[in-house]
Amino acid sequence: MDFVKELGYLAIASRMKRLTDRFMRGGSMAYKSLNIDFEPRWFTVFYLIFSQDRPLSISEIAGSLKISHPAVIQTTQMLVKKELIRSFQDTQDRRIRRLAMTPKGKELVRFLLPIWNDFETATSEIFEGAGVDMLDILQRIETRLDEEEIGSRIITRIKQRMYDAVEILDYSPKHKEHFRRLNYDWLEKYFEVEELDKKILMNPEEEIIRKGGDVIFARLGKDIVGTTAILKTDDETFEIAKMAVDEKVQGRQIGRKLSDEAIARARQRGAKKLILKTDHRLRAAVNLYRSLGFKVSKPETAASGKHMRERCGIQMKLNLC
Amino acid sequence: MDFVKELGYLAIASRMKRLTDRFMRGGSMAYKSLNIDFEPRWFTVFYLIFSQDRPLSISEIAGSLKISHPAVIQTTQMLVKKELIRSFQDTQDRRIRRLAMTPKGKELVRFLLPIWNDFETATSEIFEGAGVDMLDILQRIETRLDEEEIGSRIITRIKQRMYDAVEILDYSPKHKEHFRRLNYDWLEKYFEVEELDKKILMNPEEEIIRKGGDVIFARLGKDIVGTTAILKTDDETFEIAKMAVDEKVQGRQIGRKLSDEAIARARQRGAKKLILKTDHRLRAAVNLYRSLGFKVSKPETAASGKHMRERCGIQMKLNLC
DNA sequence: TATAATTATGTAAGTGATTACATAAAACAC
DNA sequence: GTGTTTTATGTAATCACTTACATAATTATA
Repeated sequence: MDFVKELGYLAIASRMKRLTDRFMRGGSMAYKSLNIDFEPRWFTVFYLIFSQDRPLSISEIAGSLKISHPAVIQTTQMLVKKELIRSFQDTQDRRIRRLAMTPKGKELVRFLLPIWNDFETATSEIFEGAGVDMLDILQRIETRLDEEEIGSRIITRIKQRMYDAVEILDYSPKHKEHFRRLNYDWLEKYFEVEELDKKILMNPEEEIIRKGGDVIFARLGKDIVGTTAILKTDDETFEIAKMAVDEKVQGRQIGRKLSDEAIARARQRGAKKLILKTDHRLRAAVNLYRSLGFKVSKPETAASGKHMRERCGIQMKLNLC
Repeated sequence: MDFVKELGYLAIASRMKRLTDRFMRGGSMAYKSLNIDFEPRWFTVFYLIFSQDRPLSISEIAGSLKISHPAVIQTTQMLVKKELIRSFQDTQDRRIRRLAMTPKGKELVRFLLPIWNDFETATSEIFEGAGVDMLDILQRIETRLDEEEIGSRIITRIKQRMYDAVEILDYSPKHKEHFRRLNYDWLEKYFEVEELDKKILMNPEEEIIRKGGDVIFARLGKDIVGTTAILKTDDETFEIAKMAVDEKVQGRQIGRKLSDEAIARARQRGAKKLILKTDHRLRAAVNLYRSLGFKVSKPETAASGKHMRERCGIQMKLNLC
């Protein structure tokens, strides 16, 4: 029974690791059984130093092999101890330590070259025997990963699934209390609930909807977990405000879905531009708005000055044309 | 510049390792950015425990995942600390510690299942996008390696190359001294040179060749590095004797090539069986002869008794019919 | 039914990498 | 030319394994 195999693509990294270890172990075994004092993991560093005409620095090696510089230091220390390479300070730049072959190292390379050739033949024989052009395959996979890293691909998928799970509800009087509750929760936590807030949050129908705005809710499963409003400023301008998401489910794309819906509804109502007020301390919110295309704009001193409070450090704007 | 890529199949293990690390890191990043307290390396153990109905033991897990049992112990200790699994002693066999999910663990699985599904989809998408059926490829490579491990394949090749590099020379008076020198070297080191040895080693022409035997040499590059003789015992029986290889080049398939040639020449001379005398302390020699088909036989007390000395603890025999 | 062999687990030490931080030298900016 | 930034290397701590060995419980065997 091989559970890792059964898991298929879910455990493909574990399986690839196992295979890689098998190759490394094979190389190590071959050196050992021929009584050669050499390890497969030294190969890339040693061969790189051998194959260049000029002495290389630590960071040149790390860069060429795409490994960390401490890894290079550890390997080269080993090779110096074995007297296969030697190190000396660069004459121009005294930070740099250069690494070059010793006669003993060159001697060993002469002996190992045909053996490395056998390594290569044996390896390519395995892949060719399996009907696999492994070099081409690795290249293609690496190219795909260069386009987008695996972590980012996964996160994209997870976020999409979370986004799809959020359901948008139209305003209805029976949800009115959630509008107040969700906004009170975060206002009380970060700032304070002011008179103007109270007036709007208690009477969304008169204060928002009758004035040409709208209020929407987000539902996750059975629970109302988020809300926002669009306020009509003038015929061409709407403001996104009173956005609130239940703290317990933050990060689940609820704010994004509410924002997308708010923008769509403002557009339907003929908005040419959208504004919103937030605070630079609310990093997640600012990043969300930025990712939707909002740009930070200077607050219009006359028109909105009277509304500016401590929590509205930033005003942002999105042109809808 | 990517030196590892340039090296092709020579550094394919390094390249595969780099790719594997990239996948692992991607998984880790995804968990982290979603603020989930879980590591990719726990996955196989955790999922195995989850997916079986009954509590598993350490060694069952190690066996299913083909990893060492200390690795399982370390991972499960971590999972126990996170309260995702719990462990208890088996009632039947008090050596066994069984591992089962906790409610918290089950809760986490419920949350992670769709995320793992995203992992799987994102991963398979990478391979499918690259036009690669990676599961099939890994299976094929693993099957090839099960037939013969990579280390063994490499060693086979190296030995064949070394074997081919050895050149067999017919006896000639100008090489006579090498026959003496090479045999004296090892006799003096391990045992002592006796009168009978001296007589034969000084006069191979009279003592061996005129009696229907033969002496051959092995040349590596410019140097004579090995020798052996076949002695005619009777019309049907020959003996391989005075085999010697320069200590500096032992392990380079010189003994094997000399033996192969000696067997061929005995066969040419009408031999039906071949015998040889060696010592069980000479492990490498005994293994070589055994691999050529020689079997240990009791020394014939009457015929060869007088030649038996301390260094001839084993007599071996090969039927040529 | 002692005794030996096997099995299950645990522990210690080693390996080969990493990240994070420290230090020194050089390059750059004003 | 003086202060800041960048670059090159070194060191420490950590991590995820491994191998080698130790111990305890069970099973097999004479």
